[in-house]
Amino acid sequence: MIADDSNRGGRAPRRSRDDVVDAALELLDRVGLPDLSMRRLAEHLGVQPSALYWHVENKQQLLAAVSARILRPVSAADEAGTSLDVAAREVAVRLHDSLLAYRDGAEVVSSSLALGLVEPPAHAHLRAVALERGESASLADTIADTVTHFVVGFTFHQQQRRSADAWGAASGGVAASPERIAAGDDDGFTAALDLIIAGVTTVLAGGATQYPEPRR
Amino acid sequence: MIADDSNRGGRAPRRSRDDVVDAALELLDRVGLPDLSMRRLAEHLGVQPSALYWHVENKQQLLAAVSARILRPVSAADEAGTSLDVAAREVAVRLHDSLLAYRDGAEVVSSSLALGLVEPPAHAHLRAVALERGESASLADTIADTVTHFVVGFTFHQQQRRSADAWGAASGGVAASPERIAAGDDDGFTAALDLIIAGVTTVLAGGATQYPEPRR
DNA sequence: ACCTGAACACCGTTCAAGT
DNA sequence: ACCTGAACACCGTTCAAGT
Repeated sequence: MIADDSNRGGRAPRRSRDDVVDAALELLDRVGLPDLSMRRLAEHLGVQPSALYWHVENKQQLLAAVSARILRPVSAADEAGTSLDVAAREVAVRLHDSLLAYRDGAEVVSSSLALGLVEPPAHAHLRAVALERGESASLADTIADTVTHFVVGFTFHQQQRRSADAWGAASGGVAASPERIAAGDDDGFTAALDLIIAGVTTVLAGGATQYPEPRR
Repeated sequence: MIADDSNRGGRAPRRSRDDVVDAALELLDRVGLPDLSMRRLAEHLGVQPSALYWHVENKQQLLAAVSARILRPVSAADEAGTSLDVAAREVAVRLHDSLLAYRDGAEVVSSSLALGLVEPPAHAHLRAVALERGESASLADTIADTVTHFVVGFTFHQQQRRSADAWGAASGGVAASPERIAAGDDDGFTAALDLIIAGVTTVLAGGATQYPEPRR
């Protein structure tokens, strides 16, 4: 039974789970996380709110799926053959770019990550590089966690400040420091990242407090 | 709830803004952020929801005040006379402890920070140490930002995983990695922090990407 | 100065019932 | 298999009015 018949005779189009996630990502980028409600999403899809719950368990799982979409480019490329510190920097930069690619991307990913509903990006990738290089997997995990938390936290802050600036510097805030706000718009991200990568390099060279194995 | 006796003649007790923030912090610790609503808080205070808006501009500002309370111990102690890297580690540890001291503390602080409604802790402190040591203020800022974002991000994740574990490992999650979950319960925090501090130390020694200056 | 009462414009989610 | 309709149990916030 169920012989194909996707939309015979011009009936209302049926949606897949993927369509719902696509629509959610698009709506997120347009209206921002605070205004991304299940009801608005339903309206956007031309459907009753309750219909969404056929495709998706609940809002958090939907946001997790959206997060996975946002993070897709991070786990993509890897040439292998690089050292762990170089790989870590590349992952960090890709993660940063991916989070910035959608409105409130960092916040969405941050909470899915915290809830354990998406795999930390880079984790598997860096582990592979570590193996190749004869470094321990737990060192790779430490590096991956450090980079992930730093980048997500930093980008979250960055993104929020941008939308605050866009909306106009309004009531009661501590006031976004009036240095440059639209120059290269890096906000010190690369400086901070350099710091972390310097740590990775140092540790890899055997200069840390507690990583006894210099090489093997 | 509120002990104080400014209540002569048995009239209904009046609340100050501080009372409201106190109650919010207490309720946060008891029920968690998702269940901390203005209506529940009002009930907790024996007051109509609308009454809260006399004391507080809105929910976000209330949470900012709660965040400032949580962060108070971080900016407290400073002995001076330490190097920047040692100071950075101490700040990181105090921040970590303070965030863990209240349920969902990291999440609350994270969003207040991102919205620019609280000053980043440590910022001023580390700047002072930098001046004392003849380091640049912008280096101190970079260090402060790096440490802050890392610690807040990491602790957020840590705290969320704890309450997930407490509630029982339920439906659909990626599954909290089944290593140890109740050992020292450090989750790699100190290992990651070591990495960052190694970066700070390296940069202070002039050993960043360019290696010209061995010391100063 | 501090609070009530009532309302406005929303939420996420469930569930029987339809096709 | 996919969706509607209606309901449940909530939200944050505003504002006139009371004391």
